[in-house]
Amino acid sequence: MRWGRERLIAMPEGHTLHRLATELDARFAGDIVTASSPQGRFVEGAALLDGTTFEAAEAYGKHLFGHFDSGRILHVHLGLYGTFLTTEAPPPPPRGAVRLRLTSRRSSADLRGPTACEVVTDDQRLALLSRLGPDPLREDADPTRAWAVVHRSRRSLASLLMDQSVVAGIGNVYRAEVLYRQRLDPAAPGSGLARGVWGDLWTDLVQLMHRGVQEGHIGTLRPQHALRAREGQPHRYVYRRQGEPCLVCGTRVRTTEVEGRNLYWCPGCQRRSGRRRVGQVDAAP
DNA sequence: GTGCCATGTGAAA
DNA sequence: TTCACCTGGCACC
Repeated sequence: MRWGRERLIAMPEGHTLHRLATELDARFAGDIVTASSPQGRFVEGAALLDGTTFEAAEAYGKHLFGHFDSGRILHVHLGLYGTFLTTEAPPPPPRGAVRLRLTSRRSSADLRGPTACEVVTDDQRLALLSRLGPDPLREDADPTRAWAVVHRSRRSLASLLMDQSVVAGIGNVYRAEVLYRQRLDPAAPGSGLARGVWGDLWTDLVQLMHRGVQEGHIGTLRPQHALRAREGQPHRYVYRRQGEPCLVCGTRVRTTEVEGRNLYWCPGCQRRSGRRRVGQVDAAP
């Protein structure tokens, strides 16, 4: 990946955080940084990091960790509004509510609007990670850990996929899009899912989210459908397309509120309960 | 220019 | 269950 001179990283689902970790590594790893909190809400934390060497960034789900040679760890969660704006050094005077500014001899990064920005110990980091399910973007992810929860649960697939303790890093966009791509009924219970269907869903998530990291945005259309997307529209099947015709079957895309969030789905295409794979024939009784 | 909605989470009530 | 976080994009005037 190549980084431009100035880069805004927002839209925080898991792919965003992994992309951010890669960029922070490229810009800061091995360098002494100055840390400050122009906004004033992270003055003490910034003082703990100031003047130490940034060793490596790590993403897990929607969480970002910055490891420093002092052993201190910066934990950031962007939440809904959080952004990182990175530039080459020296940075311009801070604009807006900059919670944290990191500057090295090469680069600078401004963090705004995060849900979490704190300095933690490794024990605290591990405690946090222990509450997360496997992250499809990590090599060490174990999808059977998620399956163990899903196949015993009566909760809907839509609800399970948004639960960070089941799968880490999925947000409302990936949830809607992967359920669509697998033609799964969002209301179907986890307990009805066949192991092979879960495997297919997981494989699709891994591929989609890697694509998101590479491209820097969430695009989910298969090549054969990409030409049907309206010009200038994001390349997605259902997310934020309510009322518009499905690109595949023409049925109007619907929204349903699930736990306070809008779920986007196509009633025409998404009819599978997931009891068996697409095309798989019922076994003889 | 104004106002609304949104990718998420956790604290307060 | 509701609100705070406090930003960016976009529709609308």
